[in-house]
Amino acid sequence: MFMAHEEAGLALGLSLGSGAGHHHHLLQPKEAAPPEPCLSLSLAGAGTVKREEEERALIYCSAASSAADDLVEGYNSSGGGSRKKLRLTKDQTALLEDHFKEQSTLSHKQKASLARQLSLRPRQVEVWFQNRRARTKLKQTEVDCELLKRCCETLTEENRRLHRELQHLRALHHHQHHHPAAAFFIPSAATVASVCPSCSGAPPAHAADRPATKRTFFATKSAAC
DNA sequence: AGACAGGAGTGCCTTACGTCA
DNA sequence: GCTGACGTAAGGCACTCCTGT
Repeated sequence: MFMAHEEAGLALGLSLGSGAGHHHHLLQPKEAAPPEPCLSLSLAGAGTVKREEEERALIYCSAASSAADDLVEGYNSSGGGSRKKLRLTKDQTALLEDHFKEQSTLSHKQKASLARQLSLRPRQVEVWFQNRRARTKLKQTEVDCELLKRCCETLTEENRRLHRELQHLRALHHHQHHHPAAAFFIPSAATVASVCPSCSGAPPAHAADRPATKRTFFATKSAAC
């Protein structure tokens, strides 16, 4: 990769802007992180659209981040050790929510644009979306859990009922064995269609696509009753 | 003081892409 | 030219910390 860039005579650009960069801020120790000087080493011309967007985002960050930081007052850059927690305004949150409703992930372009509108750093928009996705998923998991619990209760009750019915049938069979003239037992509608429709089918196809990792386990599990 | 909400940091995984043998 | 192994970058997610309410 590096060699390709060198061969093509591409410039090694030092751009300011962690906002659009990855979140591995190895150059920023925890204590020093707050001001986010947007320092990232960027290889210009990686040759993809995404890269171009990244570049634009970096350019935006380099040009406006300091002003944005001032506006946002997210952190005290004086290096006092303790960082100030950013509180998004209602308007900022509303706009973010609006975008999240439409799309839970952002392209670089969208991220940069949204950051500009909100006077935030792209990184902050990115983090907000990450947290939003995580917390939405958590809520959904709780809902699914509740659903599964109820499904389990229903099935347990159904199981009990079927056991009773089985006992009844056995008794009847025993009775018929000794009294052949007895009428045939006609199963009730409930007996015929007593299987939970969600449980009767095969597991979802995607479940077998790959081994259930820690991450996919819950998603796979909650997909079916 | 403790619970909670939510912004942010970090490590790992996956994917895409380029290079090389 | 094709292919598989390998390296790197980037994005997402899970987990966690920490601060303000």
